[in-house]
Amino acid sequence: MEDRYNPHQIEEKWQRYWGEKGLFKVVEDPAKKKYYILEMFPYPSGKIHMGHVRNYSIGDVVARYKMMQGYNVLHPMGWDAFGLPAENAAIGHKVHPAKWTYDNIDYMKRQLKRMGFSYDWDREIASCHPGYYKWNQWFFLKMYERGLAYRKKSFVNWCESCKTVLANEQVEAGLCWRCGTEVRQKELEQWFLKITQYAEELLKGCDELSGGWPEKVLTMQRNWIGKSYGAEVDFPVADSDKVIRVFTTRQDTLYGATFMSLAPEHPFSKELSAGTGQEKDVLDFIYRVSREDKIERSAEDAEKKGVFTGRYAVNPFTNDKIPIWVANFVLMEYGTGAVMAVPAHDQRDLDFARKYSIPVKVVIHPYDGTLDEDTMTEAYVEEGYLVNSGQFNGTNSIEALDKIAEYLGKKGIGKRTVNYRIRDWGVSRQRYWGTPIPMVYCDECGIVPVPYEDLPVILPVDIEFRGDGRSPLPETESFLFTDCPKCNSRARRETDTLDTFVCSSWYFDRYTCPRYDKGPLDKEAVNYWMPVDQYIGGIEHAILHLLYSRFFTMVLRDIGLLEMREPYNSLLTQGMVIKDGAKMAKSKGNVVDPNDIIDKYGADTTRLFILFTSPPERDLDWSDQGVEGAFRFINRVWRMVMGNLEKIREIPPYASGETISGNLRDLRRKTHQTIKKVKEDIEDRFHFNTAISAIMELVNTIYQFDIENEKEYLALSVLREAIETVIILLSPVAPHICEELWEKLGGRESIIKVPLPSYSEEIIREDTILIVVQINGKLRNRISVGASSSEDQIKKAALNAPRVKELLRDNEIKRTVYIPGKLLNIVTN
RNA sequence: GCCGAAGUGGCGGAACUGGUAGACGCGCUAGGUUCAGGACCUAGUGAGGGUUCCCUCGUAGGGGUUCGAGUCCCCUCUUCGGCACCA
Repeated sequence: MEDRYNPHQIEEKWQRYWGEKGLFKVVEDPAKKKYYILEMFPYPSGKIHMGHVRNYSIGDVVARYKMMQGYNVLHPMGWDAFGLPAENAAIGHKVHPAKWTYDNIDYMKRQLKRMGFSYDWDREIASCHPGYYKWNQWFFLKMYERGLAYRKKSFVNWCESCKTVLANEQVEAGLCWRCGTEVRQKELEQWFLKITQYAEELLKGCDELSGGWPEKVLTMQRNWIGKSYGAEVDFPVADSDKVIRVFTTRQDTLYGATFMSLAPEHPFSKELSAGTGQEKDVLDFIYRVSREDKIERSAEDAEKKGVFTGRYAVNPFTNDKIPIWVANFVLMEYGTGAVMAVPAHDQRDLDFARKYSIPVKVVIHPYDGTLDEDTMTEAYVEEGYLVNSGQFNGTNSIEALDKIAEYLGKKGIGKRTVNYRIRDWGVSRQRYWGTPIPMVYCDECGIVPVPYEDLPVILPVDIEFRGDGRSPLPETESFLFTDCPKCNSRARRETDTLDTFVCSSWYFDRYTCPRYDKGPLDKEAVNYWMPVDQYIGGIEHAILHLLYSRFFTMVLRDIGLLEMREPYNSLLTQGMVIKDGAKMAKSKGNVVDPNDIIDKYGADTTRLFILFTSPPERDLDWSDQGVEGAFRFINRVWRMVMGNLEKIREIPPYASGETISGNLRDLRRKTHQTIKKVKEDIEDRFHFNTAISAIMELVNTIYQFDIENEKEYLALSVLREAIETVIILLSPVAPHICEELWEKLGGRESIIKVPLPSYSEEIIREDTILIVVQINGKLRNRISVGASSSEDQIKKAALNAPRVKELLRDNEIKRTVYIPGKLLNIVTN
């Protein structure tokens, strides 16, 4: 018999067993309660890192725990397989992105299997497979039909040298990350998905998710959606029939608008200045601003700059002529791209007014103190009452918001409105390794969608790669040219590909029916499994992925494919893996390779360490000594079983009936306390660290259990119950060693099939309880009393204790506070 | 600047609704075992005083509520995260 713990032999054995038995394969079973546990699928970058190991270890414990509770558990895994690094590999190492990606998938899959994760690999998906991305295209067409996918011009980061669009993250200090060329803003035609149409529902949904999702994430999403209440107001342009519409949240300050600011991109900026003598200055200004990238332009200390257009608008309330300026800080994308400027009550406007000597007019008066419009340097933004505001003088500024909004409507010069910060989702990418956008451009018919029956538009694989990072698609004639689906004349395909966030917006749905080919989703399967009961992943996706996938879910529901409104019932965002005070990163040289840890200690130790060291939502500080400690504990469990194996192999666990007392009863109590603690820690809080420490305590207690004097059957059965409990409770965390020990104890089938033990409050109850005695809130004594003692009995016992007597002596007892079963506080002053 | 989270031994972290602060683990110390080392087993381990036992202090700092505060309230400091000209 193998006496020493040999993790590699054991782990290989059980991984093979699980695979051969197909233990983690699931099918829909309406008779069973379903549980869908999902971890964010990885990008196949080459190797699994510790962040993955942590994410998937957490998920695996939950999955196995739920399986042992008898749920029908869906626990899938797949690959977020499109993306830029694959293209860089093609350029750098002359490997085709497809080969690079699939090789990485093979390798990483082997790594995940070595960790012993309980995935149903039959449901594996890779988003770069035509069988998957075909449905990205299908959804795109559906959205196009519904007006949810549309094309418009927009400004993007453009690198002239690489001739490509860059994502914001790829612009470093205003320079292209790859070649160092200065990035500039370029206006390009791009495809957008109309997420703004769902802004209100996405926002409302945040309230429903509250409780299941971390508040932090919901707050970030709410801020991102950025709903604000205000009004639209029309300002006529003087000596013209043009009207400038502004959005404001401060219609109460309308009388104080002394100028107007337009975004440089606003069409009126050029138009109004034409022929005014200011034209050249305005054009120069617009050009200069356009050369700055977004990051630079929105930097914290960016100077507020502007130029006068030479024209005036009319304040509809005062009929004053106010100058129209173009200002660099006004954003075309927000509101209407035009702002009424109230310098007395907005800091930006005040800075701007002072710089260009524009008048300041106070219209909100503080309830205490005064403002001097000639000298003030800080805008007054608090509540006050209205002055210089005609019929509204004296009105409280908060009340005025409503009254003025109403008045605007009545006068027909504006209306109450809400505005959202969120913009439509730009999904065009000038890249090769992505989902081709299924659109065709025909000189005769214009933009024509590819018919559904022609999907998928296959991404050509036999292709020549350029060295400069540009997508090869526009130069691949076999792909580029096609026949117009409408008129059959020669047409060009769209050569942009879809943002990879499209893939991750519905992959969880596809896991429920990964090979279904009659449509994107098998309604029966998807509505059996969805929504995801527990989603686990990094906080870095708090906004983009988690918002996009909520949006997709709503659209798919409206198409009729889904029944639920939200994809993830409950979300756990796990912390980062830290070493030496910094996130593990190649550049910091503090990376720990999971392979090395598994080689040295095995998967069970790796999992145990990661789960024991911190609660999941916190950052995890890597410690080599901590791993040693985890390994030591695993060995301790091994020896605990092996050392007692001879004695207890043929003994069944204690089944109540015979009365037990003394250390037998103590051990049994500890066993049941542990079951309760582990159950609560895992089910209520996902605090695996405290659950594991409770199991450690039980192991310590078993080691102290003096078996030499307890040779009789009863003692051994109690010991057997305790040892079985350790193995069963530990098995979701360290499944391999627990399977092995379970088998040695005589288990006939996988421990995953063994139901979790239940506890009895009766057994947990202590015979005697420890009461803390305080005098005036200070701990002075501890007394041990029978568990059924009354308050009076306890009080008497406490007052009779010599120590308490001595301390109290002549002091008068004013009152006592008794917390049942815990504490007695004697108050004397 | 705004919003949010956090701050507990030498270290990672416990303490769930206010009720024994420091569970569990790491590290360290001592004893046992061993030819020795390692491993293992047992015990101790917040600080200071007193050395069966007990006292004082102690959860970033200061105030408050309470019989009682790591936990609740107010102020300050530090760290981390998010947003950052959003009209």
